Amino acid sequence: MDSIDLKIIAALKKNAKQNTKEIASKVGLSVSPTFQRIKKLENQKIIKGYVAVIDQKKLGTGIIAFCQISISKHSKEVIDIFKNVIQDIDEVLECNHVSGSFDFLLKIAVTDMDHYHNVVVEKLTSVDGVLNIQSNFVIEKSKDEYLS
Amino acid sequence: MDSIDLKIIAALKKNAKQNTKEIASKVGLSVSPTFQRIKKLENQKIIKGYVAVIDQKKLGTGIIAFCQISISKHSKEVIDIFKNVIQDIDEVLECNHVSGSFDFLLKIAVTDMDHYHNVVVEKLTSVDGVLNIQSNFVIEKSKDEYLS
DNA sequence: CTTGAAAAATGTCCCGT
DNA sequence: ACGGGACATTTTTCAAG
Repeated sequence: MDSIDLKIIAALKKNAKQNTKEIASKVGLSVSPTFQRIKKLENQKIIKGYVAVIDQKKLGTGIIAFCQISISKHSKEVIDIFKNVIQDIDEVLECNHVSGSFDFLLKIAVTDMDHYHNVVVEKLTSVDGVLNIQSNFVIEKSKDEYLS
Repeated sequence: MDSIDLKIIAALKKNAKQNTKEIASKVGLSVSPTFQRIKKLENQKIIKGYVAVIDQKKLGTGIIAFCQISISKHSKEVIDIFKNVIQDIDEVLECNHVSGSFDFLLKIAVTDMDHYHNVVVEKLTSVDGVLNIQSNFVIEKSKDEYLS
């Protein structure tokens, strides 16, 4: 792992559909070693995979909300139940267990406020142990990078 | 845009390195129409691009924090200055202007607490108009999908 | 690491239905 | 729109300097 690997990662983080030749010229190597480095990064799972970036506004799910959720007990059971339920809620894009004044920070994509209401009231508040939900809606996203 | 397109999108959202044949079999079409649909989704910018997913823990930046930031004035100038400064802070992965009890929700990746302290104190609190920063650190991420 | 070659796999496009 | 098939490009492997 050196600066060339970091350049390869930076390039693929922006656009994964570049061919090896393009990446090679960006990092100042020829195709062969570039190819080998990419494969190595993939095998080491430093590059975990490749995904398509979807414009959810064009799919009608343009409203993004962050939900701060507090749970009643910090037992493994309550936490595991919550995490399991979350997996099957399509509207939840991201679920982070966090430290601080609340327990989970969720990122949710919905089409409109009825949809949002449905997700929060029907799907989230009904989960065992969920005490409190506080939401913030995204007005504008001004930076976005994907790391996982 | 029909249910087949949605299936294609779902497949590519999980793994963009599948070849057209694999996607075709998943959606129940042959290669040609599948290929044409993918190209159409790309041209319509419903698929905005393809990116590599990087395991930041293996790069040493394993600590993720969400920062709630309040600013002093909701004028266009203050907001624009803040957004501009953010673009050049590598540690900031995401910047959302949100409604609610604070103004911006940032997602930040750092290597350790010194690094975090440096980003918050040196880079964020010094920005004009920044009043208050409250942070929550991610203990565990249990779901993660990428939409933009 | 570089260059270059070659095979296999895939992407891409045209045409018939 | 779909499907088949031909052709172009890339990926992947490999050898020699």
